[in-house]
Amino acid sequence: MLKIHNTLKREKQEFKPIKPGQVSMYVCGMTVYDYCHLGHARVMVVFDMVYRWLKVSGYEVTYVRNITDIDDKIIRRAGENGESIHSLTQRFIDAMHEDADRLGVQRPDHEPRATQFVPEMLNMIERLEENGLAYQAADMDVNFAVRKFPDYGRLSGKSLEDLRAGERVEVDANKHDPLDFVLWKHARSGEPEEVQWDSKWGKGRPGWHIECSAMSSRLLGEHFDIHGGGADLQFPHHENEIAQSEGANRCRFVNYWMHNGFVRVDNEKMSKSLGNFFTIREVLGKYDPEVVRFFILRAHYRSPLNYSDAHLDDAKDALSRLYTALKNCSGHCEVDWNEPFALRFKAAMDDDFNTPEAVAVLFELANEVNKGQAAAAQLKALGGVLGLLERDAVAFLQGGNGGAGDDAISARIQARNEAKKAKNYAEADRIRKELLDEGIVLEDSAQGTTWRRA
RNA sequence: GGUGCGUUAGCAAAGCGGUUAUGCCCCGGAUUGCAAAUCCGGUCAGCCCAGUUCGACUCUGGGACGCACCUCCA
Repeated sequence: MLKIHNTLKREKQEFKPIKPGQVSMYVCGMTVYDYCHLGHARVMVVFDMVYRWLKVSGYEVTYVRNITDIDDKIIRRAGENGESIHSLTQRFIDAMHEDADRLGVQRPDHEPRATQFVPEMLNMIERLEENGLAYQAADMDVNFAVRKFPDYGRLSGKSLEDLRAGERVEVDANKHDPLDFVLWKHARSGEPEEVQWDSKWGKGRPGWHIECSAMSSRLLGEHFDIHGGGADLQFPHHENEIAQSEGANRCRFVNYWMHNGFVRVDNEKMSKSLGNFFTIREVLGKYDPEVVRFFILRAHYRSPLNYSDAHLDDAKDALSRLYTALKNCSGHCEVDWNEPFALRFKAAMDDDFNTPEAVAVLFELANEVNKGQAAAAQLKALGGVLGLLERDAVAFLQGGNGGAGDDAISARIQARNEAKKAKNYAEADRIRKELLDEGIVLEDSAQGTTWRRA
């Protein structure tokens, strides 16, 4: 039985879906004004793993991951580029899909864009106003009145007093409370037509938080099972989502909140503002996408994950061990869930998606394979549950970063084999050394000589 | 200042009140023409201080250090 760590309670809880056999899941996705970095890769891979495991567990899952395609940074970037909002966001949505595909991330069932749900957002703001939770300020912005929502702070475990003590909240004379947040941003002079929508409060555009409330309730219902995202979204974004959704719909919003840990660089959070980020495509220029995926999944999703080339190298060597065990295994394989390793794998995954433990089972299985061979199909099948080990093993091992072409390698292997046959070991070793210097490792076996990239 | 999380062997990273985590690296052996891969074995842990317990890496309390959130951020 699946247990999920619920941020709301800060403990693992048995997962019980609202509708038996069905799971509704919403994950906060990207603001598309730039390429995705490794932090984004982690959210995508982690919740892809969750999505896959729920499906393997027999649930019918509806997975929604939104796209924020309207916000201050997008408007600014488009202005800098002299490009339309739509052209900018479309470019980076395409790039995001490219990155996600390479990482083996399955497409969510819905990827709603904020700009396509403005009427739903306006409707929700109107209901908040009716419920006394929203007000239009002197500057014409429509704000959420945090003081009117008694549960505010429940998710992040903060009280309004704690939050104010931080003194980091900007004082805005237009707001009833400094923590009130914008639902509808009144059009500023100089902003392009493209970012203005009509509303009963005047022309303007939605605040950041309202899109997730409006789109989730439209696509999944007012009350759904799982809501996920990066740990940095816990406050204020998810806190505000709860306030908006429960304030407008007058019912429980989400049962299970999941937050993944950060990717770090030199022990510091990787982020745009710190400028210490690596884009996914940058990293994929140096490492195989599956190595990156493996790197993410070998750590628990809630733990911090330090990025460095040394760690990626380590991940590559480890993944190679698994693929080496699968050299003679090809085709699609089905998991035998009655077998002991699979049961341990399942127990690990059911324990709050403990992928490090599940991966450890994979390695133990690889050891069995290397001793016998019978377990190969099971290893491949279980890897597949995590979106790993699905490629041809030899292709993976020979993948690498280019270098000598396959034909040239085969020719030299043949020359070496002839030298070996003639007992000219000096020549044979010379060829081996020559290939090794190019990053090609030769492996002799009873079945002949094979090669892989170091 | 407030709040939360973390500190495991050379590196990475899990579970668990008493029994080998796992991977990479390293050492020895087997295997090999030599290698590589693989197998077998080995070295190397639990920030500090108290407490609970027959027994704690695992529970409790205190301390130190690190990270994060309180502003946009996955």
